[in-house]
Amino acid sequence: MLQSALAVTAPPQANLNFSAHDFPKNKIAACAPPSPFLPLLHRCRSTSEVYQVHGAIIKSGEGHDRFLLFQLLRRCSSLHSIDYASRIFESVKQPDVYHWTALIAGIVAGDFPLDAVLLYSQMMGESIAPDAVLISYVLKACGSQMALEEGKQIHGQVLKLSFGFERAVLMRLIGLYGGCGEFADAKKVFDEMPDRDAVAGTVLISCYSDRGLIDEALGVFCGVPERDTVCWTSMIDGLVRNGREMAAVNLFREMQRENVQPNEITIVCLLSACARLGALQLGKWVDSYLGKYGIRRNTFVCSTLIDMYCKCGSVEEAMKVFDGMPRRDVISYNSMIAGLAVHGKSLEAVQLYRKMIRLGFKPTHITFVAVLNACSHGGLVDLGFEMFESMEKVHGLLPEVEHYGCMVDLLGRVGRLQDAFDMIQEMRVEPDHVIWGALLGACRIHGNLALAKKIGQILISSEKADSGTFVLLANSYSSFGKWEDAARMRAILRERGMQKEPGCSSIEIDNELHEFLLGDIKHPQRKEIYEKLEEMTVLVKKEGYSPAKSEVLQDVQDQEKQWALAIHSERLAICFGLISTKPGKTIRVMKNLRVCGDCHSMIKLIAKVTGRKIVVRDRNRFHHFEDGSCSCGDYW
DNA sequence: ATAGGGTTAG
Repeated sequence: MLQSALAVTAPPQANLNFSAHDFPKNKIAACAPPSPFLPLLHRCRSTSEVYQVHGAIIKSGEGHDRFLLFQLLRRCSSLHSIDYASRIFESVKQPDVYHWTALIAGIVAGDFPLDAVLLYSQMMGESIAPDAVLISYVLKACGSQMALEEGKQIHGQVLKLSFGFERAVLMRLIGLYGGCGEFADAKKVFDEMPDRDAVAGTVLISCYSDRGLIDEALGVFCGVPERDTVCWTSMIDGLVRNGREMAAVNLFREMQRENVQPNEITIVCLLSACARLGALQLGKWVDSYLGKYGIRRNTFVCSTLIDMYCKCGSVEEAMKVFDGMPRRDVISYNSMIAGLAVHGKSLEAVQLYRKMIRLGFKPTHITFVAVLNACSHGGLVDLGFEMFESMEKVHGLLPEVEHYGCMVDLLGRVGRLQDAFDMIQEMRVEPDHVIWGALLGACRIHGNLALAKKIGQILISSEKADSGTFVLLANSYSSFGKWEDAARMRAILRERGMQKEPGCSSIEIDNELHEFLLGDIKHPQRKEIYEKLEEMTVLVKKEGYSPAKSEVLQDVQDQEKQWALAIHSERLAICFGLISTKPGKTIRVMKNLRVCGDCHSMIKLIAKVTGRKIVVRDRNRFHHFEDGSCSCGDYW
């Protein structure tokens, strides 16, 4: 029984001006002219149009023409109208392998791809020989559903039927094995192919990248002799998705040197690398490069540009791109709303959301993550609840853990800790580290150690306690000055061979990204950087800054190390920015963790005494420092 | 006679 077999319903009528009378019935026997229905069928853009052409075909008396039925099947399948395709298939007397293939192609692209395997064996049962094209479709279904066992069986038949040299089949086998993580088999198929095919290589590269095996992906990439745009793009994408953004940018430069034209997708991947790096200059260069290389500014590219500009700290540039778009989709709105939210422009984010709804766009889950995020950064509790409740009631979207997370964050920040705690207890999804982390952060802001400890107990006694749990608790305990508890958590982490992510900040100077670790002394200009830091420390102390040692010292023994560790990476990056750019120029720094309170108050004063704007992206949001204050209003 | 490849932002 096919899962997809549903009752066939008549499609809605479209107004197409033709009837059976428009087409001559009498054929010239000697050489049959091509059917006039073919171009019509080709032009069909919806099932209802196919339905009308089908009707016309029947009226013209050609309703049993096997070739026309095949073409009808193909059209239905490509329009994802599986029910209608099934019905046409039923009307074919003794369908041949082409009819089966056309039907199965539709099934593979539908909601229940593995039905293709059932149909395939049904066909075999009727003693119809499969060909390589059909088998490649069935293998595609197995690959997309990770149906390794079924795939292996079909692989066996491939060998028996001598299709082991068919390119389409081999391609699908690589996708199947690679997608299932069976890389020995995937590589074997790839290596046995007659040439080092760029497409097969691309399949394998993306399978390796999906599983974080980036070096293996690079190995395959290097072994492909004639790499096309897609192959380069998949490698660049793999690097970006595996945290190797700089390598991705360098690979793009190499691609240019080899004169391989990038396409829109290449650019999307490259912009995504810029966004993650926070490399604004690089991102601007990519933007300016588009027109010259014939890259169309489609909604995909523009949405990525918006995302890139927002994540690189320039919400103004993002807005320019957004305003300049001839057409927008929900994703363009999502990117822009999320960008406004993360820059603390809560009301603007909500206004844009309302505009989007007014214009008739259907919001997605991502839209609500962005909007609720805006509410929580802005402390807009009532509005947040209104939005949260409208998700399900008005838009039919069930809240997910991220949405509850935003609500917990919102409630926690304004001090409604018990309400936030109750929300976690009552929600219908499993709490994750992010959501407990949000509440622990709120406990710190509002000085509620008791609740923090209670959460710690819940987390440790839960079966899913992992490295993330202990990192979270270590941070939480140190924020309360509970050094012994924090040390205990870090000891557990060490025992298990896990480490906290080290703090790291970066700044882009003259198109080059400079990275600084906590207390870093590796930079060639370290002397000037530390002198600048010394100078700043003196200046900000005059403005009333006093270092809050408790945030940084912790349990480090060695005196010198203690001194080095006291210097958070963002301070080094900012000081490097101060000595490397002209006075008055905005300084933009990216940090992988959240900025601490001590650095936050120091940076406010650095902005004041130097007269600079300083933009810091931390793990959660942006801080725009200017003249002694921060856009977050010290609420983050 | 007939069909068939890979990569995509939040």
